[in-house]
Amino acid sequence: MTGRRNDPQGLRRRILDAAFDRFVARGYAATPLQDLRAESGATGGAFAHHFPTKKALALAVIEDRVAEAVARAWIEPVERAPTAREGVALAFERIAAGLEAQGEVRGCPLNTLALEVAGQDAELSAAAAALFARWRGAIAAKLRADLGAGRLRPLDPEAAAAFVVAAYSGAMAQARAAQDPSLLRLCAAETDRWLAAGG
Amino acid sequence: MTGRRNDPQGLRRRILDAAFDRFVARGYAATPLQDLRAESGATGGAFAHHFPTKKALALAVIEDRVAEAVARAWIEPVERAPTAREGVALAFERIAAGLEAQGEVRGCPLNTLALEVAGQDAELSAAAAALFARWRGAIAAKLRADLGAGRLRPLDPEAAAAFVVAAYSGAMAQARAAQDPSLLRLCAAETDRWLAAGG
DNA sequence: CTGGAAACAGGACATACGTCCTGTTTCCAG
DNA sequence: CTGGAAACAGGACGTATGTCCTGTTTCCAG
Repeated sequence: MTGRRNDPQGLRRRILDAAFDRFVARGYAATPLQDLRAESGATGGAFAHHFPTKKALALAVIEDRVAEAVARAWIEPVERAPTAREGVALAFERIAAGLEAQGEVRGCPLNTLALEVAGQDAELSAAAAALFARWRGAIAAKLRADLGAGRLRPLDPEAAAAFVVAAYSGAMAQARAAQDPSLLRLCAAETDRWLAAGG
Repeated sequence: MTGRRNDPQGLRRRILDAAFDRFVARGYAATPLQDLRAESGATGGAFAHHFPTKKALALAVIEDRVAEAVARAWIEPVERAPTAREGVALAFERIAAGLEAQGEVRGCPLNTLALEVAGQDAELSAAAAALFARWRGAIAAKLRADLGAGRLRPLDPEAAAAFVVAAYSGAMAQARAAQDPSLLRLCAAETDRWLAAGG
């Protein structure tokens, strides 16, 4: 007797949006599904239909939303930039500007979720590890291209890519704890200096 | 009618040991107090007497155990080393060797707890931020001493200290997600190369 | 010796949480 | 038109969890 409309894709999207937001902001274990139901407007039955368990939801959040966040913030800028150094600098710059624009410092979604999930579930941990690897892979590929074109001092692309990801993730962790975006700026500058050295 | 002995310090220590272990391994929110009671041998009454709330326990874990872990693993090696570069290399080396000795890769306790707690409670987050600051401060002080003695290329000690902490924290996050200690080795080598550059 | 505070025992209690179940509505293939 | 699967509604159910409460024991100051 009502004008209900089935919108499975839309509801799934709203649930994932709410879950991504809360999981990153408050944590996976600390977020009750009830909050996500309220925020996404999903009833218990609809929620369970799309995500039978909380773990299934977390997996979808990692593989859909977190993967997309890493791609937009890091992989695309790096791949489109003329050099790895410029791509890394651009990614840092955009994120730092975003932090300064809004009041609070949210952490790197992947780092935040990966660390919490690592000790709880092997499958979720593997999904996070795969995203880290893809992230490193994009940077390493760009570094290899720079090396081949003679635009870069000799270095191990894999190690350097891991180092860039580490510097960023660790800088965001400190910036979030202190709620101070300037720590990200400092580490961005040092990363650039390190990439430029001897080049 | 029993040989019970009051041992407040000992019981407190056992509770903190168990809490530190579980909080770092499985997370703060995901660890039920019942597990800690069982592991420490504390009854409900004794547990509540020492730590009225879970948050009070977390605060004590951060300020007692996590602070001590950071001091032993990083602050002491850096302060005692002849130069900051050697201190940083020693800290990396010891931790990497420890990871390779045992099968599993546990994350950096401070980084793990700080990221989870950041979105849940301001007081806990501030305690974690204070530890990060103390950690950076020790490295920055050593770098300043090196600069004063002309043993180091010109750099900003605060920025460089934040960069070292970031590189380590981020490397451990990746190593934990992938359960692969080699990522820590790679980042340790790059950190050393960066510190040595131009020196 | 003794009183009182600290330390500990053991469990109750309310609630919050994830999951599941039954029934209803929407939607599209045939 | 229609049957059936998918999508959704609404809530029950069992359990896990943090906190609190009452009573008992230990320990030391006075």
